[in-house]
Amino acid sequence: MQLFSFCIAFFWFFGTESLHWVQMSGLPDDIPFFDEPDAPRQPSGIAARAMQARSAPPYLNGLNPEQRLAVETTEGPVLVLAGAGTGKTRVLTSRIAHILSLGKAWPSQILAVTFTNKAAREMKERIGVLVGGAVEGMPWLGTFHSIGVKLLRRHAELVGLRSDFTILDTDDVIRLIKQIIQAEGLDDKRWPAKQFALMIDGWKNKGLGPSEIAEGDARSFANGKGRELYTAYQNRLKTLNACDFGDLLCHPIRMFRAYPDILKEYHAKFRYILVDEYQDTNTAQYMWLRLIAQGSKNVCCVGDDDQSIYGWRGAEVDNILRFEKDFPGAVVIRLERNYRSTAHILGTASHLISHNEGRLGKTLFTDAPNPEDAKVNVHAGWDSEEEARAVGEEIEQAQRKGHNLNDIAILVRASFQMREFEDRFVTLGLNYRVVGGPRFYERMEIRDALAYFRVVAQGSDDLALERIINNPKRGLGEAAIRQVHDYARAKDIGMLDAAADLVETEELKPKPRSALREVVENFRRWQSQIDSVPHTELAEKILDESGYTAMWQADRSAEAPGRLENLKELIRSMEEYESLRSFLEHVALVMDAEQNENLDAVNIMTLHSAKGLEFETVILPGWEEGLFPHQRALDEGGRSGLEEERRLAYVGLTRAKKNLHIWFVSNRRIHGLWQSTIPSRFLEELPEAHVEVIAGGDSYGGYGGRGGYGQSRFDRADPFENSYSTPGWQRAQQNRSDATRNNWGSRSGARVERIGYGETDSGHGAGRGSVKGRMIDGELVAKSVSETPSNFDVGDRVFHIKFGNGNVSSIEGNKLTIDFDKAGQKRVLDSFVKGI
DNA sequence: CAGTGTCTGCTTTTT
DNA sequence: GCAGACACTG
Repeated sequence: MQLFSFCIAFFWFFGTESLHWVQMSGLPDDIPFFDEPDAPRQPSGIAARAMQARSAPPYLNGLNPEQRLAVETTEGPVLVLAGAGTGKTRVLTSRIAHILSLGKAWPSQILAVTFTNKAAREMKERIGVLVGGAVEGMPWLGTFHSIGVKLLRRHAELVGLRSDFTILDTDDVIRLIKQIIQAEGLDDKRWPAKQFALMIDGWKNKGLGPSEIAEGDARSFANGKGRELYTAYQNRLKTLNACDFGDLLCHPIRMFRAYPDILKEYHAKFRYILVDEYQDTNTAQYMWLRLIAQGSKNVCCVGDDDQSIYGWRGAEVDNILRFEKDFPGAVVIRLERNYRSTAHILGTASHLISHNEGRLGKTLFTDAPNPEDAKVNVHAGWDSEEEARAVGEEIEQAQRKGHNLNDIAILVRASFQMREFEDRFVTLGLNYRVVGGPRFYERMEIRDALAYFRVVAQGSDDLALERIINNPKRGLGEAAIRQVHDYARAKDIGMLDAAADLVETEELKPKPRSALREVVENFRRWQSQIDSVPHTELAEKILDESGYTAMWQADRSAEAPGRLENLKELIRSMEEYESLRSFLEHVALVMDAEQNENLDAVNIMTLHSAKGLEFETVILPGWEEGLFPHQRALDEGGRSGLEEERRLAYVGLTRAKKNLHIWFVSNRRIHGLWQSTIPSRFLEELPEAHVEVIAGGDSYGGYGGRGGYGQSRFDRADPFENSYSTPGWQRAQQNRSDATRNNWGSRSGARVERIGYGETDSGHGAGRGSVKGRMIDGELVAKSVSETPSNFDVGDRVFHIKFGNGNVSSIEGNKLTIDFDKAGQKRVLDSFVKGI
C-alpha cells in the first residue's frame, strides 16, 4: 500500500509564493493512529511573524466573501449551500489547505468524504495544486465506500470477517441470492433474485440489518420469508468472507455502536470532517457520519438541495434540510454567485426551481451580465427524428463557426433517447461520445478475467469460480457444477477444495471429471506462482493457459477483437499496481475507466450523469409529458417524484455556460409505437423574459420536410404560444390524465392518481412491494385495453395526424399496422387514427 | 450440453 | 422495436 502520510511541518517560508511542505519522516498511516503526535502546534516565533507580515495566503486570494467565510469558518458545524457553478469544489479544497496551513490538523486527521471516485480524485488533484504535491498525506480522503473498506480492513474481526474479505459487485450478489432462494426451495422465477437484491440494497441504504427491517417489508417477499432470506444472505456472506457495497457502510456503523472505545479512537483522530454532495447522502451514510462526528464538532457539509436527484436510490434530501437541527449552532453559508452561466440561463433555472416546495432557497446570480448573451431557446419539433436531424444541423453549424464539439452536450432523460441522435450523427459523420455507458470493468470479458484472478488470489472465492468454471466451455454443465456445489456445502469447504476432493473419487462421470481435474490443477499451479511470477505476467499466463484468450480468438463475431483488446488493456492497467491483490482491491471499488478526451466529439449522456459537469452549449431534448417529467416518477413518487424531476431539469439547465436549447416534439416512438405527446409542464414554468421560441428547423411545419399534410397545433405560426402558454395548453393540462392514458398505455394517469400517491416516498425497497402490485394492476388495465377489439378492419382507409392517409394492413388488439400513402408502413395505436 | 425460437418488458446509477 | 431471458430441440 502506498498510504504513507507525510509528517508535514507547517512553516511559512519567507517570500515564497506558494505553500511549502516540508517532508520530515515518513510516518506510515497504518501504525496505530492514537500514537500520532498531537495536532501540530500553531506556528510560533519566526514563522508566526512571517505569517502576520504576509498578505492573505494565495489560496484565499480570488475567493469571494461567502466562499472565504466558508473556508475560514473552520470550527464548529458548517453547512455550505453551494448552488450550481458557485465554486463548491474550490471551497472544499481551499478549506482543507487552510486547515493544514494553519497547523490545525495533520493531513491524516482530516476526514473528507465524496460519493464518487471521480470526485475524490479531482479533490486530491486540486488539493495537490494548492499545497504543492503532498496529496498522499490525506489518507482519509475518499468515497464513503473506500473509507468504509479501510475501516473494515483494520477491524474486520469485530464484524465477523477476516481482513482479506472480498467485495462483491451487483452481479455476484444476484447470483448469490439466486442460490439462496433456490436453497430455500422457492421458485426463483416467481421471486426474482434481482428484485430481492434491490430490497436488500434498500434496507442497507437505511442501515437496517435483518432483525431491524419492518414487518411489512419482511413479509412482502417470498410469502413472508424476506427476513429469513436476508438473514441467510448475511450468513452466507460471512462464510464467504465477503461484503456487498451496503455492508461497507453498515458494518462500520454496527462496529462503532458495539465498540464505543474504537469509535472514541476515531473521534480523537478526525479533527475536521468534510462531506461533499451532502444532499445525496442516504440514511446509512448519515448514521455513519453522525457517529463519527460526535467527536469533533468541526463538520462541514457541502451540498445543494436543488440538485438532489438520487432519491430513488436512497438519498434523503431531508439530511441536508435538517442539518441545522442535527448540528446545533451550525453556520449556514449560501453560495449564490454563479461563475458559470449567463443571466438568461440562471434566470430560467431559478424560475423553474422556484416551483418546488420544501427547499432551503437560493437564487443564483451573476456578476457579469452581458446584453449580448443569447436567450434560452425552446424548439418545437414534429417528431424525434426531426429533433435529431435539427440538432445535428445546429451542431454542424456551430462547428463551422469554429466551436469545439467537446463543448457541446446533449442531455437526455432516458438512455433510449440517445439512439436517435447516435444514428443521425453516424450518417452525418459527426463525432460523438456516449458518457456513462457500460463501463470498462463491467464488460463481460473483463469480469471473466477478473474472476480468474480472484480465484487465484483467494481460493475460497466460490462466486468467482462459478463464473468461469465452465468458461470457456469445458463440458462442465449444470449437473457437474451442482455436484461440486453440494459437496462443498456438505463439507463446509470452498468449491475449489471440493472439486479437488471430488476428482479423486468415482462420483463424477469421466468427462467432467477430467475437465475438473484440469481446472483444479491449473488453479493450484497459478496459486503457487503468485509470489514468484510478476503479477502482470501471471495474469497473462492465466488467461492463456485457461483457454480464455483462445476462446475469443476463435470467436468470429464482430465484438471479439474489441474484447481481446480490452483484455490487453486490462493487463496493461495492472502494471500500476504492486500485486494482483492490490489490483483487485482497486477494481472492486473503482469501477470506472477513462474516456478519450483527445477526440473532439459531441457529448451524449443522461441528465443524471451530467451532474457536476458544464458545457458551453447544452441541448435538452424530449421535454414532453411522460418522458420528462417521466411518467414512472410521477406514478411511483407522486408529488415528491415530480419535484425530483424538476430538480433534474434544474441540473440540466445549469450545466450550460452560454447556449441552452430545449426541444419538445409532438410525436415520439415509445415501446415501438408512435404516440402523440404533449409538451412538458416544465416548459410552462420557464420565464418568458429569458426564453425565445424557435420555430423548428426548415422542416418545421410539415412531416419530414416534405411538408403539407397533417394539421396539428404545431402547424401554426407560433407553436410555443399555441402549445403551452395559452388557454389551449391550459386545457391540455387539465386533460392530461386522459391524454396520458392513451399515450402511455399501461402506466397511466387516472388510475395512478388513485393508487400511486403517498406511500412510496421512501424510495425503493419498502416501496417495491406496492409498486409490484401496481404493475400487476397496470398489466390488467393494459390487457383490457388491448383486448378491446379495434373498431377498424383490415383494408380500412384511415387518417393519422402525423402520417396522413393510409390503409390498415393488419390489426393486433388496439395496435394497427398501416400502410401510409407517403410515410410507409407504421404501427400505431388505433386511438390515433380516424376512419375516413 | 449448446444453439435457435419465443416471450417479456421497457428511467435514472454509484459503490 | 428491440434486447435479454428463457424454453425447447438436436
